[in-house]
Amino acid sequence: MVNHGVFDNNIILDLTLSSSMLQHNTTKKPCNRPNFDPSLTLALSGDHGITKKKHACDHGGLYGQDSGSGGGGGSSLISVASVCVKREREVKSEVISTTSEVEEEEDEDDDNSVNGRKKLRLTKAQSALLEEAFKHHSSLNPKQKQELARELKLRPRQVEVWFQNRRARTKLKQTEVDCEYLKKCCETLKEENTRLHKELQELKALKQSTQPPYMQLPAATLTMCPSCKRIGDTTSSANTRPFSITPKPHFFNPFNNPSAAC
DNA sequence: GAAATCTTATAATTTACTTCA
DNA sequence: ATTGAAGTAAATTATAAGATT
Repeated sequence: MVNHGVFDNNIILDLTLSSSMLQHNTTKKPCNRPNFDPSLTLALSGDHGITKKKHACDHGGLYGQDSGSGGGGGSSLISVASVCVKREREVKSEVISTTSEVEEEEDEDDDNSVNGRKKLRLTKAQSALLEEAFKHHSSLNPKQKQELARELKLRPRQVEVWFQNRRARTKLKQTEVDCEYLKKCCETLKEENTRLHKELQELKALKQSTQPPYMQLPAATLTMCPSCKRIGDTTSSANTRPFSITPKPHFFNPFNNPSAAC
């Protein structure tokens, strides 16, 4: 969603994982804990209010040819030779090549449609290298992509997809962390609320028991100045009132109050 | 221990969107 | 202002592999 300026040909990306994560979330919600504002939505879904249309492929589907064009022009790049994957799977289920075979035979960037949707598993070494690269750059510019693909003996598209998925996983993980954090905050608030209710009840009871009977009027109608001890009632003018017990609206905010915040 | 089934992780695809030339 | 290419995020699908029965 956010163009990081990463793919400007003249700019070499050098973002750390954390900073890039923060950056790609800036338009949605902050991830850094100190500025975390729980009043913001978690945006678990529907950030764009997208109602997805799933009619492009009802049974296996039409797969866009891997042209390295990204998703944008998908419909125009649909391969004529595309086939339904499930059927394809049945037909060629016996032709299962190993990862290394796949690596070797898939040097080009295209012609994936003939293979259907075969899923390769990356080797540990490949995954490790990709993870290492991701630590340095959560997005790649075309040059980096090519370089990495060459190094891993993968197609650039595969490297690109890996990074897309990796970013998605990172974000999901962060969302889970945030969710847990909010749950804890909610629990803390509940406890605090219960405690305050209890305290209020006790204070009310104490007040009732310590006041002489003639003073035992509804609390909301009484005002008392703590210094002169004069009692008035709320029906009198506010200006002449020495003191009012009407509480100021105060909302406990655990995110500003470290003692109760989680 | 082998087969069937379930679950999980993740590669790959699709769609909708933004940015920029 | 419009258009198309290129890029991304999000949602989803499909599959490999491990866990369980």
